[in-house]
Amino acid sequence: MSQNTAQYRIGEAALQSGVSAANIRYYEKEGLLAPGVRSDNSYRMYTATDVHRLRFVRLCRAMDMSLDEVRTLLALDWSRKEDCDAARDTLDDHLQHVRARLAELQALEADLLALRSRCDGSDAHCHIIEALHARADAQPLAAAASTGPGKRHV
Amino acid sequence: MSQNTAQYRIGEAALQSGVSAANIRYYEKEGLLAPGVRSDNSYRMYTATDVHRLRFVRLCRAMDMSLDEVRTLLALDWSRKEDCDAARDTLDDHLQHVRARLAELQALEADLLALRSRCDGSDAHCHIIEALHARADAQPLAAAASTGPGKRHV
DNA sequence: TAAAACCTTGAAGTCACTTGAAGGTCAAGC
DNA sequence: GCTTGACCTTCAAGTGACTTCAAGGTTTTA
Repeated sequence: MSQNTAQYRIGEAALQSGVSAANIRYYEKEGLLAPGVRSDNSYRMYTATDVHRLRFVRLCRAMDMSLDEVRTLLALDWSRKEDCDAARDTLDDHLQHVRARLAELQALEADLLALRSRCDGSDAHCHIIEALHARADAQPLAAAASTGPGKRHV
Repeated sequence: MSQNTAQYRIGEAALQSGVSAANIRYYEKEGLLAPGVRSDNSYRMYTATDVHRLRFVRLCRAMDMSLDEVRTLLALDWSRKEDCDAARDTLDDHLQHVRARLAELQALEADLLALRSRCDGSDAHCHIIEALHARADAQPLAAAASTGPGKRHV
């Protein structure tokens, strides 16, 4: 940041940060970005620091953190010991989360492959739908209920 | 299915299928399940076939298919060649989808691990937040914009 | 007989956005 | 000077796949 005057209009800030203009307004509404200064014509104006903050949010979102997690991270002061601990905890939680999802998707890929291999064209009649229906019946409910569809954020 | 009389109330169908009662009503509204018969007291009554259909939907959802994909699959007749082809295409699409997401999450896990390793307690002052901010600046925009957060269904 | 456990409906809430409508502002070209 | 088009503004509503709530009716159980 060579200077910290508000120099970008929202479109430019969007380009610089990779966050769409509408999304920037949304983040402002959600309190992830301070309302900030306006020019005479009431256009939002952004500093390099604002753009950095947007990039930070974008990075966290690319890591599939919720806006709440990002809010937590943004509120931290990295020179304070407690805040470092909090950051570490947030990251650990999130890593746990990503790994669980990774395991699910790996199992899923294997399932899809197995299903797909039943239709390699060697047979005149493929059995994918049949297999899918058979599997629906074979599906264990207790285990499935815990890992099944629901409020899953990743 | 020993008999096909509507014998389950919604709560029992929920237990048998692993789909919550509210969610069953939602699927009915969305046309994934026919409105079906009602008992005298206007309770919804379900057959074993209905429960099977619910389990099928649940399986597909556990595989992260959209309700639209599930609708497509449900409409297929697995004795018809064209429908088998359609099922195969749907599965292929979906596999592609899952693999892309898997690659993203693997990269993400590595990122998080690298970040996390900067705070193993050996240092009095951890650098996680610092590193996160540095990364926000280093982040390439062009590539990131395509894989970044957005309407992503898996 | 009364409480608890089920069922009904419709509407609203969730998350992280995106899209749309209706309009204000500004630089370039004719 | 006037129009065109690219920006910007606001507020509202739409998205997907649900969940939760409110306000009731029914059925089972103690």
